[in-house]
Amino acid sequence: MKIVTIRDVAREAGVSITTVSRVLNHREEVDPITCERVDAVIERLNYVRNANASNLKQRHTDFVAVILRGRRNLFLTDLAERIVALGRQKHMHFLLEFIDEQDDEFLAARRLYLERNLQGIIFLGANLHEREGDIRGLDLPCVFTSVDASRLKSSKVASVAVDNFGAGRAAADRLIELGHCSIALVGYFGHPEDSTGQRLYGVLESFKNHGIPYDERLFADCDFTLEKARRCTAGLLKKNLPFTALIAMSDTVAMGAMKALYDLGVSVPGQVSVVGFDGIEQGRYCTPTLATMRQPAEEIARITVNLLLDVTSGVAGRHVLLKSEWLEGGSVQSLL
Amino acid sequence: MKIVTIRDVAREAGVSITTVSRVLNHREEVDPITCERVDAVIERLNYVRNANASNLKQRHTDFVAVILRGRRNLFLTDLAERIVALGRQKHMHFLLEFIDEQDDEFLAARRLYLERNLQGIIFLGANLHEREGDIRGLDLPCVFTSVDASRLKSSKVASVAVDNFGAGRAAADRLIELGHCSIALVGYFGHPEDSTGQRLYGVLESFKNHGIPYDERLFADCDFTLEKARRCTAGLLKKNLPFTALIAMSDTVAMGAMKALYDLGVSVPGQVSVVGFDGIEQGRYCTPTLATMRQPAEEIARITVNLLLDVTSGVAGRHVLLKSEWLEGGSVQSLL
DNA sequence: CTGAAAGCGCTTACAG
DNA sequence: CTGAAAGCGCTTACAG
Repeated sequence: MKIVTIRDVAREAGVSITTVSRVLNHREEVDPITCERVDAVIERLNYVRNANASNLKQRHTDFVAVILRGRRNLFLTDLAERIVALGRQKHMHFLLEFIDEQDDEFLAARRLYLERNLQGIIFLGANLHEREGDIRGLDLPCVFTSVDASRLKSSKVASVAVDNFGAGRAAADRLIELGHCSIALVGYFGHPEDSTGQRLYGVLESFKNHGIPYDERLFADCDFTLEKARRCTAGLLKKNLPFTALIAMSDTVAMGAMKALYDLGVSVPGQVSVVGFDGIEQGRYCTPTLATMRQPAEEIARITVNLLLDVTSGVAGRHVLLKSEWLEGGSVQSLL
Repeated sequence: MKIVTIRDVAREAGVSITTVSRVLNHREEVDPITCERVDAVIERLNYVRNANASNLKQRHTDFVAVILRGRRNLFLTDLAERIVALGRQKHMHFLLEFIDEQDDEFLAARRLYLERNLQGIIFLGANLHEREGDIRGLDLPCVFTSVDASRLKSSKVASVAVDNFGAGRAAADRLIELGHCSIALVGYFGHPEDSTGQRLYGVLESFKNHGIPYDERLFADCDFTLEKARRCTAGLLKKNLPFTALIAMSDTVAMGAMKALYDLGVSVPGQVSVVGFDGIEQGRYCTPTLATMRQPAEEIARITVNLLLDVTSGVAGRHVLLKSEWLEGGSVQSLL
């Protein structure tokens, strides 16, 4: 496969490589006629610009890193795919980086920045607790997706997330409204500024508002994987404490929990109602279908790309908070 | 964030940038003492090599593109994550590219190669039918994962896959052994050289061996998504043809099919037994658990990385065929 | 074992 | 509106 360079294009078009470069970058100074001629040659020679070379010059880079926390988080991977698809339409190139739950996203960010000279970074599912310094140190357009980063107050930082606190409260409100007052919780007990932490605190807020005491023994702490959720829930069930509903901090956790309930012969929703968070497609394929607080994935992806474009072009970062919505499912039953 | 370059390292270490470059690339000619000194400076200055610059020189590139067909294929995305994790240990960098079912992977491959000057390409779930020319045209180390590419006979092409034909036959054999003789098929009817096509032809081979006629009306053609599988299966059920078992061409398809069965009040496995392919984790969380032909994902990922390393270093590409294994599940019942 | 120099394919002041 | 030249941060013959 012969490699066509900008030099070949310039020669064929009878212009300098500077002019070709200008055409490639859609600079306005170029004479439309020259521009057309160059474009024709590019087309004819099947020229593709070498991104390594063009990214070498500091200013411009079309690489955007997407750092995704949690390999098996279906909601986040779905979001990542949507972002990549939308961003490509805007001529962004993505570097997808999966990191483990216990890994440090800012270390990964710093490394990627130095290695690739990034245009910006999209963090999916990042934990912000005590990381202000690290984020400021990056000094790069950053969009935090699925967690509210408004506390950060850096003009290069934007974020979009659902109101996780409100979502947690709404989920609990709903169950209580249906007559449940003994509710188990399964998931990671994060910091109040992290997304899952916010969900949990929202749930507790609802408990308080309704005068329902929070029983620590009904809390099962686990990672966001099917396997861990199943095991933790099984452990919880073996304590033989009575409860009529279970709130899982994500749909994946809910699916793991439902499996544990099923295995131990507890019927859903007959004996225990189950609610998740996220609204992943798989939840609609559970038996029974999983009730959940749905996040508007499509909208989140679209806003993420727009925010990155904004911040990159110098607009001060905004922090968008969306609403999640209750999605009915067969996994919940009214006690009234 | 100040950027440290190879020049800074050279100055600090009192050597030339050539020597630093040699240390970075683990060339053997370097005096161990010099090497140590340089390494110490690299460490101290927190130097990270700029990949754009090092990839600019033709010979060497650490970029490997992973082209994944089918955004929502959980088996392939799981495989991709494993490959990325394993490859990173071998100092590979990955460019993950998702393409849609109808997109052309070789067009994407060509573009990526020209843009990034790749070390090689890993194709996940590629279709090979009538693509020999395109593949030869790439002239780049290629590993086809999850499809057997032994027909291609290019020394730069390797592949690893399960014996899909054998897997299809084994799945059907098993159901027939359990007394099923009226079996519906759900999935895409691909070319005999594609992985899913091979599964299907394996199933038909088993039918033939057992003297069971293939009833076209029991075949539902669909994409590999939950939603399509659900709809197709629902359509099939509405034809009111009797069958006691259903073979889905992937676990995802099987899960969609189980949903359709559930929605229409057909009990699994009471009235219909269901079998999938792949062995994704989610299958273990279905109700009932999904019986399937499991592919050894861990092994496939490991071999993929090794094959790429081999082909890159000039070893002629091998074509590895692994066995899949029957994974018991509650979705299957014996009629005997 | 080490270094000076050319060059990878682009972009970007600068000059015209 | 256009081009010659410098330079991005590295690698790689080549010479010693």
